[in-house]
Amino acid sequence: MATMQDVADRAGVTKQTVSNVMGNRGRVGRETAARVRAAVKELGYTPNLVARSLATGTTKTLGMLVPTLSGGFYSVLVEEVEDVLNRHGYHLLLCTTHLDGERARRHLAGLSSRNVDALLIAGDQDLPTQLPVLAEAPFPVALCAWETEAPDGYPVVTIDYERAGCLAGRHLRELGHERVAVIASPAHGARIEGFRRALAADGIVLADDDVHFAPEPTSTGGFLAAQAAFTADPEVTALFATHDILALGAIDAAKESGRAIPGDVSIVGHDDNDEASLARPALTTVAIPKREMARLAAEQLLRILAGAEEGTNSLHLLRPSLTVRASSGPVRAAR
Amino acid sequence: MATMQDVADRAGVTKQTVSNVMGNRGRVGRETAARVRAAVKELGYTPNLVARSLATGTTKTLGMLVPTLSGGFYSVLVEEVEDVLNRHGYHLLLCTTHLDGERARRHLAGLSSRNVDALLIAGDQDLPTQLPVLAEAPFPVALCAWETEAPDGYPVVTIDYERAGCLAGRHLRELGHERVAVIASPAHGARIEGFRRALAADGIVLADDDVHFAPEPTSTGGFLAAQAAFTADPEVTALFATHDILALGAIDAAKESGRAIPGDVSIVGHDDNDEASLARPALTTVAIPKREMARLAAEQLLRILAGAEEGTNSLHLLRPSLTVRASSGPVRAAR
DNA sequence: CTGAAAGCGCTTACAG
DNA sequence: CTGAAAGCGCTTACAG
Repeated sequence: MATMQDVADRAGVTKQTVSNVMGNRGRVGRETAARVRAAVKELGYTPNLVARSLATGTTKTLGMLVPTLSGGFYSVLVEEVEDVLNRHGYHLLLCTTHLDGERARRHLAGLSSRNVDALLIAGDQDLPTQLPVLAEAPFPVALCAWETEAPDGYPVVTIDYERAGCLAGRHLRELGHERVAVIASPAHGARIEGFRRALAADGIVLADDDVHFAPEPTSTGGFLAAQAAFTADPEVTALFATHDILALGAIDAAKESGRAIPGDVSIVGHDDNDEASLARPALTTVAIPKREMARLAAEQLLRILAGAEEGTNSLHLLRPSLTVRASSGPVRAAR
Repeated sequence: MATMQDVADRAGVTKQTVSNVMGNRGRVGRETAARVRAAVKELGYTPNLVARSLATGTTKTLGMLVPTLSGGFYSVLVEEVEDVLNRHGYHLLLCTTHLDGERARRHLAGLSSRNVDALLIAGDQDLPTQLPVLAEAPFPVALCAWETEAPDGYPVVTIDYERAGCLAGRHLRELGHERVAVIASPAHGARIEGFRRALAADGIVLADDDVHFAPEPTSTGGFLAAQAAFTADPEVTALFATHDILALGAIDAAKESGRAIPGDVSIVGHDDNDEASLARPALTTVAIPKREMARLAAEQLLRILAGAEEGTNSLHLLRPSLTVRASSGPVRAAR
């Protein structure tokens, strides 16, 4: 590989001048610059970014930590972030944790040793115990898709999850549902709370017993939780699943128990991942602006790197919206 | 951040000795090593990998190029590769192309400037024109999920796609189907060819007109292509979709036209992505060992880097298998 | 406008 | 077993 010195030799200048030409920096004579550019082209010179990084302390690389790429949620966030970075000449160092705290810690150390310029963490399930470590990170860190209370000191771009739950609850109330239950993942406290609040506003009490946790975040998990819900209250007329994939399992459970959807039971999901529109009946779900969230978080980090923003400790809450499809409908007349 | 020199000063040795201790390299006295390790711990020293990279020419980073992360295919490959890398102390620089050749070219240049140790390219739809550029890459390159003829000079780990098509064809033949059609993406020539061959073995001719290309690789695309198939031959009893997501659209089209699945028409997909088992009826599909493919490709690259293997120009073909679910069944009696 | 020097933080022979 | 020197390929002040 040609080096900057090679280019300098060929152009009859010093490598410092080559550096200036490459960076459009320092004033370089037109004629000299042209000679340098010619040499660059002839030699097929391309700067060694590792060397530049060592000299500048900047790598034009952003790290991103996600729990997983399976399912239609985090993979979309990653895709969007990579798009933003690509537009700005940055690259993406992607790390998955599989909810393994030790693995997250290792990744943090690795990213730090590799001098990433910034880190974006998606999802709040990863770092229960890693926050202290994070605080010492020598680069800016932003958080997104954060449902629990956001820790202090970081820019956070996330969804108003409580409002999301609210939208689901309000929707079901407007359809006249009063016997409702929730199929949930444990981490989805805010959604559940919002849902509960929306019902409470109409005097409906969602008891703790009406929340059925799925044993795993899969359609099977949703299936089992829905069965539990049907057992607990055979007259239930609506189910809110805090996760689309759980809703898919709930649809199966409803069908298997002979319930028509939405005739006998309405089902509402959350996220509006691809699965939601592919379900049959197509799933009514709370849509959250995934891509926008990812984009905003990445752009904020980039602005901080550009020195255009301080950005510590901001909280940007994005609003969810309801996507009504075929799985929800008016409550059936009492039998 | 503490530097190696800081550690050396504190331990009363030279930084070269610290380097040796960190790398378990060179013979260092027990007592000296202990002092160094103590200093490392006290200072919270962590080596600067960028500096190390400049000195060694190795970055412990692997680049991966994929068309997209949407859908259940490439995201799984990426996840698996990251797992492998994580086990070996490597990191993943992830690039998506969105089938944009210019973007692929830029990424190639960026990865090369960043001195990734190796590159894994998934999918053959990206680099129609970039292969010459690739040939000059200063690092080993491996290919996976390659359906068209694999270019010479690279290790390739892929699926026997023709056999995959064969399995679908044979399955439908065994169920007695003779009027069949294909719903396809243009890039899936091998699958189609295999399917055709399997039918031909039983004397059934799949004409070019029996292959209906989807206008886009989505369930809507599959829906439209399936409609075209039903129009072209209302008596068709089986559909092979070269892509699960197309099959989902085909299921909708069948239902909408009043056809029962599999009573009136059987539908077989390809890939066995998550969507397949979530479909209703659950989709019979050709399962391909995605994770194994990704793992093998990544491991081969790692072996090449370790000098344990030459590895240029090998072709590793993985065998698909058929996953029978509810969307396929015996041909109905002729009306 | 251009060049000489020092430095980024490591590793790699090579002496002792 | 340990140290002094040179070098990886850039950039950053600083002179001229």
